[in-house]
Formats: sequence, C-alpha cells, structure tokens
Amino acid sequence: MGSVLKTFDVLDVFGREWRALSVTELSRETGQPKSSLHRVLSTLVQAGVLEQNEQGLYHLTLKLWRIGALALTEIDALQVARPHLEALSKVADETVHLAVLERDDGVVYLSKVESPRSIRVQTQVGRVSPSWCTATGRAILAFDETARRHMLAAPRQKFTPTTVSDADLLREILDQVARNGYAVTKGENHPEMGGIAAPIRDHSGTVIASCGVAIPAFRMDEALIERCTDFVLKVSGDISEDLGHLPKSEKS
Amino acid sequence: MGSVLKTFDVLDVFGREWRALSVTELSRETGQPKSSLHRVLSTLVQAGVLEQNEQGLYHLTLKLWRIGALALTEIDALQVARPHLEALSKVADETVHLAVLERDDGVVYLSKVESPRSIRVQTQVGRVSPSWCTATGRAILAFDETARRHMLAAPRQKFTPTTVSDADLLREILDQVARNGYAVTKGENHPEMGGIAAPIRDHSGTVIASCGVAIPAFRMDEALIERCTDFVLKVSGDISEDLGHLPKSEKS
DNA sequence: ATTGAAATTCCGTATTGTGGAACTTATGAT
DNA sequence: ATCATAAGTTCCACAATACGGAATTTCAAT
Repeated sequence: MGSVLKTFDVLDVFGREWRALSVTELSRETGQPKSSLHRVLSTLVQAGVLEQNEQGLYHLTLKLWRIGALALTEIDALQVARPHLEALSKVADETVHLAVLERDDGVVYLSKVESPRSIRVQTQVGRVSPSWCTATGRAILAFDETARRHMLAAPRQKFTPTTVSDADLLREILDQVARNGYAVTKGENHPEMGGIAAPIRDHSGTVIASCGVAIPAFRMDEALIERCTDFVLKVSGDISEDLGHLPKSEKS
Repeated sequence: MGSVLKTFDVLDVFGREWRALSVTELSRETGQPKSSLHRVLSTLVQAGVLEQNEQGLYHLTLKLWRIGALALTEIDALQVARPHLEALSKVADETVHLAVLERDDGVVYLSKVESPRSIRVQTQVGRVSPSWCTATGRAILAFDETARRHMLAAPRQKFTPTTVSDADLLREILDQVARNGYAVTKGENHPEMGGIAAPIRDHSGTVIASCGVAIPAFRMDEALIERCTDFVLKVSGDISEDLGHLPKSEKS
C-alpha cells in the first residue's frame, strides 16, 4: 500500500474518533508500526492538516474542513434550505436534518437544526448513517434507481432486531416510499430512534437530497407521525420549489 | 518532496478553485508532470476523496469535509452561536460571520448568515482572509498576544492602498480595538468592503472567535457604523455568555 | 479521414518510504 | 531517590514505491 493511502487511513481514524489521538492509539487503530506513523504524522503536520498539542497528542486543524467546505458550496440546496429547516424545526419541535447520499449505502448529514427539547436525538453533522434503514436515506433511495441497485447489491448489517435487511422486502418498502412521497422509520438504525423524511428535488426534478425530522422512538405515536409528515412534506416541497422545481400542477 | 505533500498540494488547488478540474489544469497549477498527477489522482479516487465525472474531470467528494467537520464539533461556539448570528443578521440587515484564527495570519469563516439584500458582500464559508486587515481578524488578534506577535513577525501584503501593513501602526490599532472591545475596517482587504466585529470569549474569558457584519463600503457611514456596532457588541456578548463567560459585573 | 489536444499507460531508474531496534523522555510505584 | 514501565522519537540499511519522459490511446473538432 502506498504512503498516500496510509495517510488517509490515518485521517479516517481522526474522522471516526473525533478527538486528539496519540501515536500509540493510532498504531492500535491502523495496525501500523509507530515509527511509520510518526513519519506520516510529521508530514501531515507539515502539510498543515494536523497539529500537535502540548501533551504530544495530534489533532485535526480546520484545513481539511476548509478544502472540503468548498465542495459543499456546489450544493446550492444547503444555502437555500437553511431557513426552511429552521422553520421545520420550530413547528415540529424536533431535530431536523438535511442529508445526501454518500457512496450509495450511506447518508451524510450536511446540516442540522437541533430541537430545543431536553430529550432529543443526538446526531452529528458530517456523520454517515446507513442509507437503507434511515428515513432520510430511504427518501432518496426510493427515487434513485442507480443508488438503489448499488445499495441492494452490497451487504447490509442488521443494527437492531427490526432492521430490514432482506432485499425483496426493502424493495417493497422503497416502492411504498416512492408512492407515498415520504419515508418513516422507527428503531431500525438505533432502537430508540426514528425519523420521517421526504425527498428534495432540483430544477430538473431529480432527487438530490432529503430532509427529515429525527424523533426519539417513545414519542413516535400515530398522531405525531401524521402531524410531522405534513410538516416535512410541506418543507421538502418548499425547498424543492426554491431550487426551481415546479410543484406538480394542481387540478383546477 | 514526498508524495504525501504533493498530494496535499493537489488538494489545495481544489480548495482554491472550487470546481471540477482537469489533469492539464492541475498540471499548470502545481507544476507537476501529468503522468505523476495521474498517479496521485488515481490514489485519491481510490481513497474516496475525489471522483471523476463523465467528462474526465476530477472533483472533491464530501469525504474531506466529513472528516474535517468532526474537528468543528470541538468548537462548541458554532452550535451555540447560530441563533444569535441569525438574530444579528436580522436586526443589522447585513451578512454576518463567525470566524476563528487560522495560522495566526488568517481568519476562516466557520458560519455565515447572508443578508437578504440584493447588494451584499460576497463571501464563502471555509475561505481564509488575512487576519490583520479584516474586522473579524483584528477582533481576535487584539486579545491574543501570541497570535499578534506571530502575525507581526510575518510579511504582510498590501491588498488596497489603504491596507495598514506597518507593524507599529498595526499595534496601535489593535490596542485601540482591545480598549474599545470591537474592530471596524473599511476597504483594507477589498476596496469595496468593510466590516465591524467583536470578540467571543469562552467560560475562561479567553477570546476564541469573533463575530461581525460584512458591509459594502458605500453603505458604511457614521450612523450605520454606530448602529451596527451596538448590535455586534450585544450579540458577541450574548454568545460569550452562552459559552459560560460571565458578563462583566455592572456597578450597582 | 485528419489533425490536435488531452488523458492515460509504460517502464527503467533512483528517490522515498519502511519498520525493527536503539534511544530518550515521562510517569508512577517501591 | 531509584527503578520499572510505557510512550514518544530517532536511526539506518534495505527494498518497495514514486518518478517523469516518451509512447499510446481517446476524443472532439474540422
């Protein structure tokens, strides 16, 4: 393996554990000898990607984020969506996310607005969750044939007893999501967590992202689901419209 | 130079130009032969950092942002600040930023709220600006002795005729900012742009960031500056307070 | 078809990365 | 104060890897 790939292995560790790491911890995580790591780490410090604190631990600088943030600017949706997400968080009174697919079997949260409630779902912007057992993931997969095929081809872990991992059943569920126009999940990714999400379309009608609310499972009764679904659909529609997607013409 | 450093040179180019790039463009920017670049690019694709589109152009994936975003979560201020920044944007009716120092002679914008006005300052989250001639930069430098020393030691470019680059004058200005508790600049970084910013303190009283408004220079008259300064000071104080910084006790 | 420009592959060379071992520093127990 | 342990860092001979000029392929435009 080349030194560049090893370097990104090291950075991946920083992406998983989000804190300052020691050479020994990195050695344990990556399985590389400390002397090799030391060289890689020095190089990363020189490149301005890592810094070493007074205890000798290494931590990320903002450099990677800064380079990567410019990749985000292409995603017009982010700018446009923000006020709508805040409105959604306010009326639904729950934590709200904007998500896109990453490598077909993951969704990554680009933006969130936290619920002011004391008991709320703990999530992380930049975190990747499995696309096939989350509401935000399914809301995109249902409308993206290619991604769906890739996802169904890859192996799927069962995170909880109720995680749907069977390909046929998953296909049915996604078809259902496509018909309904929204996705609801409960306890499939994390036993105490659920979500309701709907797709966001760009000017061409392509589904490029989803937005949804994340709700503690114990709060998710029929009434709440119905209420929140309306809010989520309204907001996903508003964002799509702001992106130039014409709302389906009403009969009149 | 090692291959890892070369790799980051390439990524830096993606950080400057924020769009898909061809091998030839990268060759021009980095001065490396195309065959070498090709190897580096393949490696980065393999690492999941870049993707190649159908025209053969390379572009960033979200991976770097995702790893780097976890570095941001350490910055509690970001979560806390968001609603205050929005309030500031609303009352000031101008574009608002939260900024931190990067490598002493730069400030990077972590968060922004755009003004709804049609004529507004064009900025970019993730962009680095010079710390010594921007309001957000000076608002931090004025309270960070170490950073100030480093900044004064490094060479300083003149961006406009009015950019203050003289070390002694800069020292005086920063002392003034420290006494006032806020910084005002106009046309020193960009001729048509100005700003007003104030420091944000954490629970220990240390200045860790700044927030400020960015204003088109032609709008910056005395009245506006005074009005906005009040808003900025109010909000920077509110954010600091939310971070656990006790407001200076009132005499009573 | 023909040309030109860009992307990609090839391959012999030498620079770079490699990792075990030795060395240094920090910590904590006797 | 002394020793023991663990972590961080440096060294160096060897081999793998990166290097880049040149050859080849791809693609679009004329």
